[in-house]
Amino acid sequence: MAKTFADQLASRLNDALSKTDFAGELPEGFNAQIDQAQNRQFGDYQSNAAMILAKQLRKNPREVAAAIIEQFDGGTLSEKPEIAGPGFINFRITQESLESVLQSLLNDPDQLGLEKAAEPKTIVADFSAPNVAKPMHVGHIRSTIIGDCLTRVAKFAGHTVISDNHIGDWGTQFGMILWGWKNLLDETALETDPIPELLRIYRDVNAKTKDDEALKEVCKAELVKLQGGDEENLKIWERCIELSKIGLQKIYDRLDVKFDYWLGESFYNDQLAPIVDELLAAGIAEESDGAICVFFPEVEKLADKPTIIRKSDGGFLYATTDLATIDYRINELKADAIWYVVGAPQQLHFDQIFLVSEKRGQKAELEFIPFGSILGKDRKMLRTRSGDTVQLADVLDEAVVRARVIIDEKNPDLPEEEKAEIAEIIGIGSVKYAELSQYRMTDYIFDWDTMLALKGNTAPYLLNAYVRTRAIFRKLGKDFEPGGNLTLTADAEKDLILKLAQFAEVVPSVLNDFRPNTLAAYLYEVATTYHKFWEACPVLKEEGDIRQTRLAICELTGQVLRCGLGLLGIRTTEKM
RNA sequence: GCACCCAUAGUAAAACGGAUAUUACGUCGGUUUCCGGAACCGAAAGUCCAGGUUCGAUUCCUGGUGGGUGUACCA
Repeated sequence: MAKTFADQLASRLNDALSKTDFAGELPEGFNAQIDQAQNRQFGDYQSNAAMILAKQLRKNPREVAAAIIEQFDGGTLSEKPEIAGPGFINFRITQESLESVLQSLLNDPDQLGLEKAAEPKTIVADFSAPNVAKPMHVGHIRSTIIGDCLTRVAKFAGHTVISDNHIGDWGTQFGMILWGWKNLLDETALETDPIPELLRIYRDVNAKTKDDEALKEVCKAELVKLQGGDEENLKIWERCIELSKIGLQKIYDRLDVKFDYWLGESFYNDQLAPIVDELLAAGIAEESDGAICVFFPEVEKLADKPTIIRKSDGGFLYATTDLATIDYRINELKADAIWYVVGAPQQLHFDQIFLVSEKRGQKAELEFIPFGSILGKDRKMLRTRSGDTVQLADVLDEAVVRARVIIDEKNPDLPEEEKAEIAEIIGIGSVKYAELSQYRMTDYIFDWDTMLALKGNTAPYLLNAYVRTRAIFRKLGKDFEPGGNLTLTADAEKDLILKLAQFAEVVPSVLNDFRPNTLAAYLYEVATTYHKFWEACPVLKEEGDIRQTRLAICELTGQVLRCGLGLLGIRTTEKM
């Protein structure tokens, strides 16, 4: 598959630069960049190289641009570039190139022009990571959906990605749950629906301990017994994990999220003491006030922010577990990179953990991929403990119900089974799209109508564009068949093909800064451009090459939308 | 106290130094002899404040203001 338009233009632009009079005066390693034009009136692509160079060369930027253009050989790729404004160089892709890219993308249905990574990495993606014995609430949606999307994109780009659900199965909450299980458990409730019952226990005990110091101690003792290997407590614990996993799996199935591993905190229990010993022996950790800490005197901001890896009572903390987890991922899973899709409040913790890893000489690329908080109406973070949060399962149910209402209205004659399936796709897709289409650091206040919107820049808009591509072929009575002489006759066709060709430019950029919203925005533009094409260019009414060309465009649009939505984790439907 | 994140039309968001700041919801007004109108076309409305760097700043830097979060034995 050929390079993208941007790559080809950049290479030709740099060739041109090397032929100019001032080629010898360019800064060391200067590489001119090509960007997609922000405003189509200026062309398809643009470069600001002339303006950047003008200063160093002490020349007028427009003169620099003119000198570059003088040497620029667009070949069959682009028209003669134009100078505009303060010194932008604007490029327009030729019709010939657009026709040929349409053909070559149709010949490449698996990758749609995207080249696999030259140096594939093994990446462990750590996301979702709910605590067991509690249902997932809306707050878990961001990690789960963003992590899943990044996993899909990285795989598509050719990397090996191992998804690992690092569940919280060994926290202090088990002290309360154990006591609650023994004293407050309603067996029948547990039989019918275990997770809510476990949550009820947890909340009840949590409330009781608020003003009962003695009970707090009793719970602590239960936890110590568990950690000491007490048989009865271990049994209860195992049962809790088992029940919780079943409940969690239901949600993941609906979300179409898959994990290669579920290596929770408890998996690393045996590794904690050895790590502390190792760090002490290496002089990385030291004792302070009875606790074992790692200090970071070399980092000014962390001068008074040590991380504690063993408490003065001998217990370990989540920092210890995270260090053991890094070991396992590097040594056993052979990770070149580890991605943590975790809430922004944990920034400091991961800064510290990563520094410790560095001190230990570990080389893996550790990426903290934070996201903003979902807030309650009071503008404070949602907390499970307080008990007033919205459960994720309820959000998904409501999303599907709302989608169903519209399907009944728009398409009442579909069979019941199909309606249910489509409602699921649209409902879940809408929730995912709402999350992925905004910048991950943005905090937002949870709101049913925003999260479950079905109008505007939402999943149904994109799905409808896909459905339209399929409707054409349904009407035609057969699938797309290659052939004919592809010729473009309308601007709407050219706009759309350019957009489709940019799929291979956009997808890799998602991983530059871990921003699924760039892909979501791109797909929205594809859908908009297709809807405009639809208005301007009848397909089945035409004949010969024009009809064949437009069928090809519909086919390719469908493929890009299906593939792109797939990367977001959103399934497509033929009818809606 | 210190640190991190955020601040964009009435509302919710986008723009990882570029041209006239881009969308959606809502408001107002149009489009259907035509392949799915869950569509298309049009209008009004905006970058927290004060400096700085730059040919060019929503974007980078400094200082404010406002909100969120974290900060030695929870995860």
